[in-house]
Amino acid sequence: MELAEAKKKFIETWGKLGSEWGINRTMAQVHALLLISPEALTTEEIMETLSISRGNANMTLRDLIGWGLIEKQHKAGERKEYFYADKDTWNIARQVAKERRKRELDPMLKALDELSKVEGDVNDPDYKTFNKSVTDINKLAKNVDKTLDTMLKAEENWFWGSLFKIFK
Amino acid sequence: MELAEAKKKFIETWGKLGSEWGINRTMAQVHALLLISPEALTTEEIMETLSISRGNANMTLRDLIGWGLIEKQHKAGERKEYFYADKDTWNIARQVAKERRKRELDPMLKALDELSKVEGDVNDPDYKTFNKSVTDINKLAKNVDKTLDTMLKAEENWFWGSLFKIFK
DNA sequence: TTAAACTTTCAATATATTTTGAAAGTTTAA
DNA sequence: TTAAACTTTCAAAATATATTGAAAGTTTAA
Repeated sequence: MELAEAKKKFIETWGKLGSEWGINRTMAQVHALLLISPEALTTEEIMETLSISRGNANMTLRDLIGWGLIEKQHKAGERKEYFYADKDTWNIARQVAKERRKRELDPMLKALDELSKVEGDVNDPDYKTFNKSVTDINKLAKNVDKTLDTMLKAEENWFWGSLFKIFK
Repeated sequence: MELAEAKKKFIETWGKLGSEWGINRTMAQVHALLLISPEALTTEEIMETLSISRGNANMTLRDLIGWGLIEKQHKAGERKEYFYADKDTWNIARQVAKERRKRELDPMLKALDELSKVEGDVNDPDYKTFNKSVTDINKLAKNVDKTLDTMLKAEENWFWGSLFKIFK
């Protein structure tokens, strides 16, 4: 496979993965493009390479900055803004986990906590089933939250090292 | 909060979570409804409770069966099909992880393996950056795959016990 | 100042996904 | 058989999400 072809395929693959995980395709593709670019790119270059509009490029770049996945770079004597991606996969994974926790897990934990407080007749099968499911899911969600918390604070080697020890 | 209100809220919350994770809202809501139902329900009851059409209910139920999250039940002397959900959160988590691995991670690993084989000039910064990113992501994906594999084979207590030991 | 270079906004448009519902298909009891 | 009870299908409609592009906004150098 040619490098040019491989690049296209990578951008496409990363885009598909993103859309399967709730990150929009274009956002994932811009991220992929920056991941394989040795140099920071301008909005213009990104628009051109991916055939997307200026508005789309601008919004997507802002989103990616919001996710902590890319950063702006200013070149001396230039007006234009350049963008580059953090290339460290561990950081990428952490950043994504961190954002999704904040955006999704936290609100869910809040809702579940409230729902597990609902009182009812312990002889009512409806109530019993409701309560058990909510409580169990709440426990699971809390475990996930705790694990993520520790993971986010951890160093890469320490994390993977420990993980391999258990999952040998 | 009233039980009836709490049930509604739970179905809504689970639905929202699902849609954030690439599972469609209705599918997550039907799953939620069955999770809090002590008895298996008919298509009719599900349609009514969630105000969805027959076609939608039928397709969603088939999808949920495909994901291994619910099962059909036949009651003696009845023509109708009843549906019930596995209530064990550990099984649910495992089932979802298993399906997503099969549907998403496996194809991605295949694509990444191919892309990491692409050869090029080691003095070309383009090639070097491409190669490093692809290789790194491939490693990460393989680690995730390995971890999931072990997790899927593991027993609940063993898994959470070990996880807590590291992430104390 | 001002005007060129650049960035941001957002209503309109396009695309993708989900849902409907009526018709077709299947199963079963009599 | 047959007809009632039930399930499945799928084209059309509705809804949700993403994208465009031109206009408005901002910054900077002269």
